[in-house]
Amino acid sequence: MLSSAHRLTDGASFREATRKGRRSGARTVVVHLASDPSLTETPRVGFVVSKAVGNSVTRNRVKRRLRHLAREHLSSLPGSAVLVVRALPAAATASYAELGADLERCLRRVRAEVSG
RNA sequence: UGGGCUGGCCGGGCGACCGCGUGGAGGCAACUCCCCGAGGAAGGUCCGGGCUCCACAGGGCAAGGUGGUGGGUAACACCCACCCGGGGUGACCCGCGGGACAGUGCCACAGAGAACAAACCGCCACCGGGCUCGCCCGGCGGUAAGGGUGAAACGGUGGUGUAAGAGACCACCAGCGACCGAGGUGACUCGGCCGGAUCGGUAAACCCCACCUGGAGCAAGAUCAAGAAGUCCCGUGCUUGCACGGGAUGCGCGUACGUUCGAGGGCGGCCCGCCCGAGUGCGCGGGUAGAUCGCUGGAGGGUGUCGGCAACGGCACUCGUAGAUGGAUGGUCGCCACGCUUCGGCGUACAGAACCCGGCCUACAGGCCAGUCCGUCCG
Repeated sequence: MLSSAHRLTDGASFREATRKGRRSGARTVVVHLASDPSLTETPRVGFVVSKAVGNSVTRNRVKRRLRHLAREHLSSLPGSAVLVVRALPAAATASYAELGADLERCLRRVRAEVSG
């Protein structure tokens, strides 16, 4: 689980990241990674889980699993990073391990693009 | 022991590790430790309240809601008891339970006929014809007893009566209405007596009657902080469209109406009336919602006792139980329970608080308990 300092909470940052960030998709998630030079202390992560994923119980479970998984990747992100993880409908039925694999694959790709 | 009916309850358990949020303690701080942390429906947002702000000058007309009676409650469209009607052998269940002589509308299909009833078959009299002398055919009438249709055909049984029949008349029954008596707080029930032959259903069609109803909602609302571009007005200065100072407004553009000949707003919607009044309505495009409080102790839960058929209420003792705001309440693993299984495993219903309560409605794998009815077996 992520602590509050690592959470993305304002709408403007969400828009910035999804419009300008590097994007990579998998079966269950789409990842947007942007960089905000004004805030460099710690990477921040936000999640978008729409109603297409399922009812509120399902959406909550997906969001919690993603938040938990994202925690393990914080150390590999720069302090200025703004990460938005969007869940796709397939995420509702995916297992924790599948979600983790998809997230890791996507993150590896966008990190490579940003640094390279 | 089988099948039902009613009411209530649970809705995975235990443990380990890693996390998240509120609160508390310690610490200069990083941080550490402790407590607590989703539901019976948290859901739909359909009713009723609390709370907050606004309004409170009335009258009329609309609009919406409720609809047997009595009680419960803060209140209700909820709950309890009872009454009436209907269903069931029974426990029990069901009814959107005011009015169809105030008026208007509608009544499909079938059927001859569906609302000031109706002659298709049948029955009967009369007239004419035929004739195997018992009827047959045609015409004109009478007839609602019988058949058939329908959800529904203008009471039922028996008699008098008649050509055949008919509430045409009579008795009883059913139903309707008036009165009287008894019981009940009441809806209503029971009994008596009289009356007139006794004109359907639908009000979840309009409608009529009685009663009830201010508006908006926690993004309510309060406090604090920050910020102020642009536009307009006034004054001063000069380089005549800029600077400075003061005031007003608080996104821009277009359009319409208006300032004592009153736009617009408030008094629930409209009209009258009253009050406030200088800007306001509409369209297009765009922007914003930081912190703290509100925020959880409340019509609160449990036990006992008393009153009450009950819903519920009184008293006493006792318990302490989420408070987020891109939104915590989780993730992984082990053992057990249950259900599938191709014996590898897989799954564990419906579903996630958002100001708080009381209800209603809807969803729900599986399981438990109590009462009660009918049947069967034994005694």
